[in-house]
This record gives sequence, C-alpha cells and structure tokens, in this order.
Amino acid sequence: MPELPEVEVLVRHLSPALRGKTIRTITVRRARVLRPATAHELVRALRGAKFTGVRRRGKYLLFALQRGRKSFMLLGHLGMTGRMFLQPAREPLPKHAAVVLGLGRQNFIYEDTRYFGRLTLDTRVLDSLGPEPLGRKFGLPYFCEEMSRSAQPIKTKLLDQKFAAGIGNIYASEALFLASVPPRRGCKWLRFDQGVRLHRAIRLVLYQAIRYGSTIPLNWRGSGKRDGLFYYGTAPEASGFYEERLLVYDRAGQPCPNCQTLIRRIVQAGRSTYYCPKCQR
DNA sequence: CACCATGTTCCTTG
DNA sequence: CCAAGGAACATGGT
Repeated sequence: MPELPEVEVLVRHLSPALRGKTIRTITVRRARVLRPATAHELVRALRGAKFTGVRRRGKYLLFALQRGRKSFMLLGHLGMTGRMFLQPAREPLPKHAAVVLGLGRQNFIYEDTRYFGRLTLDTRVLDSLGPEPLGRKFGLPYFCEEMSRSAQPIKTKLLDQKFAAGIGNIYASEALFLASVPPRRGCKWLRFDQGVRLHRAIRLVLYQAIRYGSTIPLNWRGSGKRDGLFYYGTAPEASGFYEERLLVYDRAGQPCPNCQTLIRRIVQAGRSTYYCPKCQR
C-alpha cells in the first residue's frame, strides 16, 4: 500500500488515534521485520512507552514515543504489502500480523503479507533520504541542478530516494505522463520546458493523491485481494470514487486518455514503466 | 507451471 | 566514487 501519499494519509489517521496511548504488550510474530534489532530489544524499549505523535519522512512512518523523560523514535516502513491499523483487542489477528502492540482495549497491528517492511528502532536509513518532494528544498533550482548532473533515465531517477523521498513506481509513471516526458530520456537531456512541467507534475500528482485519500472512505485493514485503499478501483468501500484515478499505471494495451494510442509497458531498472508513446516524446 | 506485484538492499561488473 | 543489472527477501493473484 505504500508510496508517499498513502503513507501521508495513514499518518494523519494514526497520529490522533495513537497519541497518548501507552504500549502495554509487544508481540513479535515475524522478527525479520525488526531488522537489524531483535525482538528482545524492541520489547525492552517499547514496554510502558507512550505515543506522542506520528510523522512521515518519505515512505517512512516516524512514531514519536516517550517513557519517563526519555523521548525516542520508532520507525516503520510498509514495504510492498504492509498495513497498520487499530482493532479491538478481542478480534482475531490477521494471518500475516508481524507485530502487535497491545494498548489496552485496542491492538495496534502491523501486518505485512510479504514481510518486506520494517518496524525498528534503527533510524539510520533516514540519513540518506533526499528532500521531500512537496517540501521547500525540492524547488525548481534543486530539480534542474539534479537533472543537469545525471545521465540516468528520468524514470529511474524519480525512484531514487536520495533524489526525492517518497516517489514510487506508480506515481513516477503518472507524473511523467502528466508532464508529457518520455520515461527513457536521460535527465541531463531533458529540455527546460520538460523539466518545469515534470517538477510541477510530481508535486501535483502527489498532492492530488493525498487529497483524494483524505476524502474517500478508507479501509485500513483491506477487504481482500485488491488493496482497499488507493491503487485499484475495485474496492466496494470506495466504488464511485475511483474512476480515472491512475491514467497510465497498469494500463498497458488500453487507450491513452489524451490521444487513444495504446499505453505501453516497458521495464526499467527491473520495474514496470507505463507510458503513452505518442504523448510522451 | 508461468509471470507479475505499491520496495529496499546487497552483490557483481564495468 | 558512480551506474547498471540482477538477485534476494516472501506471498499471493492471475
């Protein structure tokens, strides 16, 4: 479920829901997600600690905790299939619950089908993240400077978390389409007008996705096969909201919404890219 | 059986 | 140092 907009919307829900709650029990069912820490270390650090807030950095969730006078941070990442939500303590745990924090009447659950995500006290990964694409530092001057210094295909660059923290495979394709930029173009060979449009499209795509996620009914737990949240239009709890949300992602063979040319799928750096060969050149 | 999947990290090669 | 490519991680959908 995770790119910057999804994480942002999740954080906005979790922060007020967790603030002030004290962690009484810690159940680790998949120690792998704690890497590099161990279950014992996590239990020792979290027991008795109180949530003071939740923030976001890139695709990471930052849980601010306090015990006594000591403040510290717990860092979460959802990988490809992670979810985080609260549910009544008596309800059965989902099959792939990786970590469960008992908060009294409620459990805070981190579940992750593929266990690619993380929940850990080690925050060092944050040091290597680039600027927030919706933040001040990610201005046109920074953007153009980065473009001029890289020969990488632009699509690959958008996925580089030290270029901008939080853009993922879906919104990379969407932003390039909105800006009419061909995904294989080397950064330094982008024309100025393409750069300006892309810079703007990145912010627009992320901003609109956040706004969209803030207005639809959300099912954090997910209702089944397709993700009940953002990416797919099949979730019953959001039917009617999804039309024309993602313009090119996962639409290979379908007509481009601008020109009816068939959307193409290519592979770059091992990931699918979707684009319109006519609009994006 | 095949291939695909919202992400990151590690390894090898150049 | 950088970049590119591939594999690994692990499970499920089509």
